[in-house]
Amino acid sequence: MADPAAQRTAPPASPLTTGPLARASGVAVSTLRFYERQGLLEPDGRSDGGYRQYSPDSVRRVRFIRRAQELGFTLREVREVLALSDEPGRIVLDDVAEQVSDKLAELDQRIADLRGVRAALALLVETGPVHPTCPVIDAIV
Amino acid sequence: MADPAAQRTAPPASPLTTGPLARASGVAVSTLRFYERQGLLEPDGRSDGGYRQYSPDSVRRVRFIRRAQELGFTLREVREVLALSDEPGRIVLDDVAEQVSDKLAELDQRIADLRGVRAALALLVETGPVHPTCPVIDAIV
DNA sequence: GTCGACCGTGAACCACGGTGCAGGGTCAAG
DNA sequence: CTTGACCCTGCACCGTGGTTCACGGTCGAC
Ligand SMILES: [Zn+2]
Ligand SMILES: [Zn+2]
Ligand SMILES: [Zn+2]
Ligand SMILES: [Zn+2]
Repeated sequence: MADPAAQRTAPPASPLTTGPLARASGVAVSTLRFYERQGLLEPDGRSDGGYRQYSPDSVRRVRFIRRAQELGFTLREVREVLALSDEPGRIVLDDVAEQVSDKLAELDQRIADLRGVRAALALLVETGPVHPTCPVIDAIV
Repeated sequence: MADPAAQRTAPPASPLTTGPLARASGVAVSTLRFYERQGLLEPDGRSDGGYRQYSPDSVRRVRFIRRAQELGFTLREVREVLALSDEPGRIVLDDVAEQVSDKLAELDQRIADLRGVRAALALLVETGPVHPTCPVIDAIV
């Protein structure tokens, strides 16, 4: 508004280079390049000098990758899901839904297992030294 | 009872060699030797020819290792827990209890996270093609 | 005693998820 | 124009959890 000539178009939301993206998303620069090699993250472009340029959205994308990993997805799975969600126009949401349904069943199983162990271990801690033969194995197997 | 001279002592419950143990516990022979290198599983002895001899209990032990792995424990953790449960006499059950308590907190966190994702993904599947920008990322991040 | 199935060793190799490094170019402030 | 921070590439390396291989010894049945 003060200088119409200076800022004609909307601010391009300054593209990030590797360092800033790494700091903003909490991973190492080497990890960003690794993710790129793995087909998980592609820069929007390159500067004249060859510097990678990422959109601010990439921060979300990287955080998504990390979060999904924490939750037990492999990078291969993350890549597949991201590839689907990257599809332009004709969204293969049925595919996503199917994948997601599969994952739901897995998650249910995993949660049930963990709850079982949790219960067994909690009981072990409560009741104290019950050790006829092998307390831990009995609790988990 | 038919021939008291032939079977004097109680049947020694035939020690297993690698092949039978592997088949009984559902892992590869190479995995058994790998577990031995990692200090998770030691044969009770060796035959004159150098064959490993395992007690039938080893089947339980190997299955325990696999189960614990499935549940997200690393082999290092499994080794520590097994080492504690292997302690003869003076059982350091306090240590076990402490380890187990730590693991309980982790499990709770993990279960909560997974339940969160489960809920988000289930909603996504129910409501169908809601794709303003990126359905999957929103569901998980 | 000979045969095939089984077992031993050490060492190399694999996938996964990264990290580190050398050697060199880029960019912005001064 | 120089300086220093930053970035590029390729390649080697790491820990974890195993698998595969070459070469050789053992075991039980015949
Ligand atoms: Zn690329
Ligand atoms: Zn027991
Ligand atoms: Zn050993
Ligand atoms: Zn979105």
